Amino acid sequence: MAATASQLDLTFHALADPARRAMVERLSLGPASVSELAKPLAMSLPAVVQHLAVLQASGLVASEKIGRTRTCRMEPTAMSLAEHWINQRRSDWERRLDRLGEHLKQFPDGEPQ
Amino acid sequence: MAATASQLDLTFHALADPARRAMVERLSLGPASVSELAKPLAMSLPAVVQHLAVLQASGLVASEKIGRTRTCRMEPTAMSLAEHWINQRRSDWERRLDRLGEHLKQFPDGEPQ
DNA sequence: TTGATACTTAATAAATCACTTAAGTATGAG
DNA sequence: CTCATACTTAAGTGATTTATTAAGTATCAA
Repeated sequence: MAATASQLDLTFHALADPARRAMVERLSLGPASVSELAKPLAMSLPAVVQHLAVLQASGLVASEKIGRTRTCRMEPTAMSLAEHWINQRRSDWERRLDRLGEHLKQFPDGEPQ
Repeated sequence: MAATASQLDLTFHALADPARRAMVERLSLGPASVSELAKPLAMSLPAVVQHLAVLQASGLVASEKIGRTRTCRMEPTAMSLAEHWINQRRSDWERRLDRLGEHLKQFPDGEPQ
């Protein structure tokens, strides 16, 4: 439906799959080849490559091929964007609770009206 | 494929859609009815209800029906879980950069070997 | 040159997703 | 009782996703 999915769409979608999260967890510890990423996963190599494509499309991961080995690494900016969106929601949520608390302090015997 | 999707699967999947994020943004400011959530969205009410079901399945949102109105509210725990997962990745990432920095300080004229 | 390694591409197939329309039910107001 | 409101349920459709197998290419090692 969407002509172009937003960065947040792509990032949250990428993180919604356990295999892709496992890949991100591994890459957060340092770069790895495609086969290294594939080894702990119970799926074919082409499936892993497709997951990698999703991660790269989201900007979470970048890769570079040297010789016959493709080395993948985290690209932390995309994750920061998702983190920031969540933080904003938490900020809204907490600001509301603060206002609610202030309001209730004015009426210690229950809600007015 | 998965018999049961994990909490993180459900949460990140829920956040991967712009309509659902819009609903979460609205609910982070305070509770709202289904129609209030639907009003800014360019889709039918049943579509909104389906999105709401995804949000509830993930635990991000809860709702309660009083009279003919269903009131929805944020349930911040699920989002904290996602936030925590991201923070752990960032922590791994930064720990690795620190180690890398310490290592390089020992060899100011470039990588050994 | 021969063979193994490390991907890469393509062509499916099954399942899920994000909608839709066309109904329905329950509640509240007059 | 009647009507509008506020959902709710069901059924169906087209697009996307996630996997598969069967091929291919490029590099490196001997």
